[in-house]
Amino acid sequence: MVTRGERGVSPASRQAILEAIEELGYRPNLMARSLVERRSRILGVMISDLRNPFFGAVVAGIQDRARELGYQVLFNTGERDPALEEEAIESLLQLRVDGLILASPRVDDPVVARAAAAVPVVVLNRETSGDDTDSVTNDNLRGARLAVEHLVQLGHRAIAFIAGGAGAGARIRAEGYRRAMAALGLADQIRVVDGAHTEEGGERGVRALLASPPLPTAIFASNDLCAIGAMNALEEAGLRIPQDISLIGYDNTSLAALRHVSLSSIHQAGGDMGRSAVDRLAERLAGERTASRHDVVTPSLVVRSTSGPPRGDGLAG
Amino acid sequence: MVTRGERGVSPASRQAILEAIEELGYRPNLMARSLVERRSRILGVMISDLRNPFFGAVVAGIQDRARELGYQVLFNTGERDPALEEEAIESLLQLRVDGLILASPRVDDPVVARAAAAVPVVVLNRETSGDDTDSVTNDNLRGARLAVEHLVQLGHRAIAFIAGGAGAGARIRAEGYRRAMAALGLADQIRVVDGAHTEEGGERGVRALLASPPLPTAIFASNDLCAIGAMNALEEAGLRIPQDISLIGYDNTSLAALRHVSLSSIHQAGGDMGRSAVDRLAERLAGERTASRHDVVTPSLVVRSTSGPPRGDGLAG
DNA sequence: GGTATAGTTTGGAACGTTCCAAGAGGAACA
DNA sequence: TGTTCCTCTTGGAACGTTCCAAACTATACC
Repeated sequence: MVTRGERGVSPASRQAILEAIEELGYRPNLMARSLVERRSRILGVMISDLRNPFFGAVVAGIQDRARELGYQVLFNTGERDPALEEEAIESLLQLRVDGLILASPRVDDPVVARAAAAVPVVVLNRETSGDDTDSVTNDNLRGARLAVEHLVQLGHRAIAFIAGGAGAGARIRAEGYRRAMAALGLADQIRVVDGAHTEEGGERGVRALLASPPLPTAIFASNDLCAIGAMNALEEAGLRIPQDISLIGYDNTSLAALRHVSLSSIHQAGGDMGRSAVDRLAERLAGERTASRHDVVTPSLVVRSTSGPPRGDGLAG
Repeated sequence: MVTRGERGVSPASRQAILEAIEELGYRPNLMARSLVERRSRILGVMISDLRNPFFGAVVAGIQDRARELGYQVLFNTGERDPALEEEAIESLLQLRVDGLILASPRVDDPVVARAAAAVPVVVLNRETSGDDTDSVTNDNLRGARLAVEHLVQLGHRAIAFIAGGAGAGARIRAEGYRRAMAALGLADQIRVVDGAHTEEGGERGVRALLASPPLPTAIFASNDLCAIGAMNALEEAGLRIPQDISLIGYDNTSLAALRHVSLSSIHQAGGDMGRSAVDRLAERLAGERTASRHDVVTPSLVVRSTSGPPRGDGLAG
């Protein structure tokens, strides 16, 4: 009625109502409205890890685009725990969000499928098997190849990879690393150590590398946070970057761009991915599309100060 | 009824209902429930700036505590624009959140008061004039004094301050800087330049300092982001930190802790502040308290690598 | 003045819950 | 067998909206 600026109300009563609204401090109840309209204009977002600045960019993109389209955004986090993630998704669904964005979810496929049965779902940064959901991912294979090729061009051959555990895209990045190494004739140099998409994971990875020489001349870490952890551990061990060892991350977060970190990294546009996810949801909500769509954004290489030519090799032993 | 595990239902029909729920994929509608219960169990959070990692910690604390207490959290951001912030707050209110947390809001006091008329409001990181809201702040005066005292103890006298503009606590930090300088007999050394709580703001501040010599021997930046911007600009100008100039920030964000940034900073516990804010809201929602409460957390000094003794002074000119 | 016609107002029903009162069964007891 | 008491089930009202149909009120035209 009046609050929505509709026609079919006389100017006089519109005026009267507006005054009453003002006087009584009336505020429309969106829950009641959603109940009868059977849509909430709320988009739910489940973020697996809020501490990773990559998701900061994603969230900003989502917010931004959602605002433009007139949607509210409801965030929930899973703190990298599948059980909590599932809970978070269920809460969002019970709140009757119109659509769901899952940013790097770690829940099992059936959980995603169950959510998708209720509302449109866009999965960010994870390959999805089912075709009932849309996805926006980064070409992790290609990104990993870019990283390896960059290091090889600098002259490296002994390039190790610190894996990202259950992190988003981690498995594929590892696969990309392996393939790129093999394609460049370095299959015998492949070396993958355990890590995680956290600083701690990077530190752990480097400790593993230091524990069993020879030390590689370059390290490719599964994401920036992990790379920064690796940086810490390398420096602690008295190694200079990039003189003694080169390092490259993935995500090109704001962290990597800090002048004092200046980490070479693979750029993936988190903000754009967030915006795209909202667009995919909006299309489905408008009924413009029913077939699933899988967007793949192309990563690019950003060279900064942590990658350089390999050392002469006094350290190899 | 059954979904809430209540008594007063026979085991047989409970079983039958449970089966039907499973079969039909029934999911309770929280909007309908909220409508009749006249409470949503949702806490609204308005974050002024998502890009500042300090708020990452705050949000994590809020989420964490809210989950423990059985609340959902609905986030919205204002992107540091008062008009957008007001809009974000209004949306949250229309959604009938049970309580509202405003993290470093930039809206005018009347806007806060109007929100507080509808639901309990906790303001984070900003001094509030009205006594209809609770607040959780950091003792910015004391924090600023800690920073200044630390630099003075190192031997500095020419200590400049890069202001935080309209940022949270910025005005008070500037005041704290002034008072501490005066108290230490350095009133004639007080020097405040314009900046902002962003990297760009820090760069701007340093450019202003470089433009009108003599260069101070130390800089206190209004927050970490600002300090990092200052770091970038100083290094660009060929100055070494801390040999040529010392630098200290505020917030002790995860950024400052990065080994490669290693910024001395004033610690304020964002996570704890977030948790406290949720507790204040919960108290009011439980009707345990009606008088307003203003918590002040005590900041502490964290010394890292960006602060050291002043240069001999070949640069003073 | 009557009648069509548009514009406006009014009154339900519906959305999916919760909560309460009233009704329906049984078991225990005299 | 009837009474009482208890447990469980059933039925409605309410929450604050939207949407639709029906009733009302001017206005214009013949």
